[in-house]
Amino acid sequence: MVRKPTSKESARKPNMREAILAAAEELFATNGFNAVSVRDIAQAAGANPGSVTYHFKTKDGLLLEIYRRHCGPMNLRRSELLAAAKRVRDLQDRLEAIVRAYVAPAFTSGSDLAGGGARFTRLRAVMSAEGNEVARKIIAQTFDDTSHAFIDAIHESLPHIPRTDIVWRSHFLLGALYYSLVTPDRVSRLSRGEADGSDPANAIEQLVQATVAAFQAPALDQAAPARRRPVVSSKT
Amino acid sequence: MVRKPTSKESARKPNMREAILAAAEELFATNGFNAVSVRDIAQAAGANPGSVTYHFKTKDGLLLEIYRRHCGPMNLRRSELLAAAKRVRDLQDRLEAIVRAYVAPAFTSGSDLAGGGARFTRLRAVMSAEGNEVARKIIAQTFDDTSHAFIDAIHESLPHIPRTDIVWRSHFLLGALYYSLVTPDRVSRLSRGEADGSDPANAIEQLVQATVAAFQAPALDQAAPARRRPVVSSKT
DNA sequence: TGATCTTTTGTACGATAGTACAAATCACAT
DNA sequence: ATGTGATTTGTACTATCGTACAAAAGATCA
Repeated sequence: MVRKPTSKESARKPNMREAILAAAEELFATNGFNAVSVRDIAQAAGANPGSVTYHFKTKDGLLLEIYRRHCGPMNLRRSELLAAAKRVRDLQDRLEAIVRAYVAPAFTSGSDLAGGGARFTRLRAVMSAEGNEVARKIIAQTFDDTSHAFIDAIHESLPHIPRTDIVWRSHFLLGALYYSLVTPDRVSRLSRGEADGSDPANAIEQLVQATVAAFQAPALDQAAPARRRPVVSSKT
Repeated sequence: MVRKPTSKESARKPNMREAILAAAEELFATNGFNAVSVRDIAQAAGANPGSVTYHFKTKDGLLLEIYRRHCGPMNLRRSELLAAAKRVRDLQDRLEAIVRAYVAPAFTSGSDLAGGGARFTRLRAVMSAEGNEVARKIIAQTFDDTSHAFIDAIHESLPHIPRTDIVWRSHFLLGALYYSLVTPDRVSRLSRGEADGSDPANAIEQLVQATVAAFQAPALDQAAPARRRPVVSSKT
């Protein structure tokens, strides 16, 4: 006989609610929100369509619960890693540590709730591209604090760079991170098989290396372009 | 009186086919493929749903035509800009010119067919995030050649960096570029209004500056992945 | 066991999706 | 002006969507 769960938590299958959440997360992350039907999710989870309604009321509610489930642990983990990174003495090393603290959790595999995980990160990438309203709201509420914390930390290790530039560059970092998770095969294809875009460790190292250099780039001189412009112009 | 079109090309409205294409491009780029219905497109174009079927047969066919219409002129323009950039003598300046040639056309406004335009670039970003099959096929066919040309050119101006690293970094560039077009408001928000994420010129300069530095970062040492401390020799 | 609550199932409903197609309308050559 | 081919309209068909809801099934405890 199997172990009995507590009186308040029992179901016919081990945990149908979890199965539905996992299936939905996977399907949303790979196909987007609108391309996936409630029936698709139910089938992938081995459940009945009505069961989804029972647990999450609406399709939006299901997406909302996916976010709720991840955001807390993920931001906590990121804060811990950021705090540790900020304790690094050398400014140079500290910057790399901060960037790594930002990047690494996004690539953790499987159902790692604390790290956020590649699947959930990819989900966020897709939702942001689709302009999903549910996602947009919860993102602005939940992630901006953490983003500001990272931006501030990076700014402290690069005091001579204007905050505006730091914001832009961390924006680029997130875009690069998202894109790496969305189309990893493109890297493999363009490198003619020499690089594996699906290897997280590889992606992390490449991303950290490139991003640290980007942050360290000279400040953009808003007033006057210091270096002479290249001959190429985009307009006629 | 207005100019008469040739006998084979006439319609009640100036050019309904074009209006439908433009409306579809706009709607797809902002909401994704699946969230937009043929009726939405028809309404936005001031046309009848049946008219969409008449001109493009299916919804997929409409998307395909949007791509077909842009790809040719866009790749041509990019090739020209790349050729011009490659003529820059100084390696440092050449790298920046190449990156600019890659970035600038993606931000051109309005219905600029040759440049590709921000709208079409954003469309590609969203389609890639959604994993759209029609887009995936045509992208691999049409864009990889140009991508390789740019990668090769960058590689030539940075001979000491392995090609693999160049591929990764140009992948990050595209991700950053896409993301900047998808959620420009995030930059404004995070910079507390100090930066305008929607200003193309601003985005281009920031992206070029950051990306050039990223390309110039030291090569990733494959043998010893965990380097103790980062080296800052990327810039002079 | 039987009462009670939770969960799952099965099904149905209205809305909307993509698409097909005949009729209406237009531009233009004759 | 009229016939002809291209285009637009209006509408209808079928499939599938999200969701609701009653009944069935399981779990829990007196």
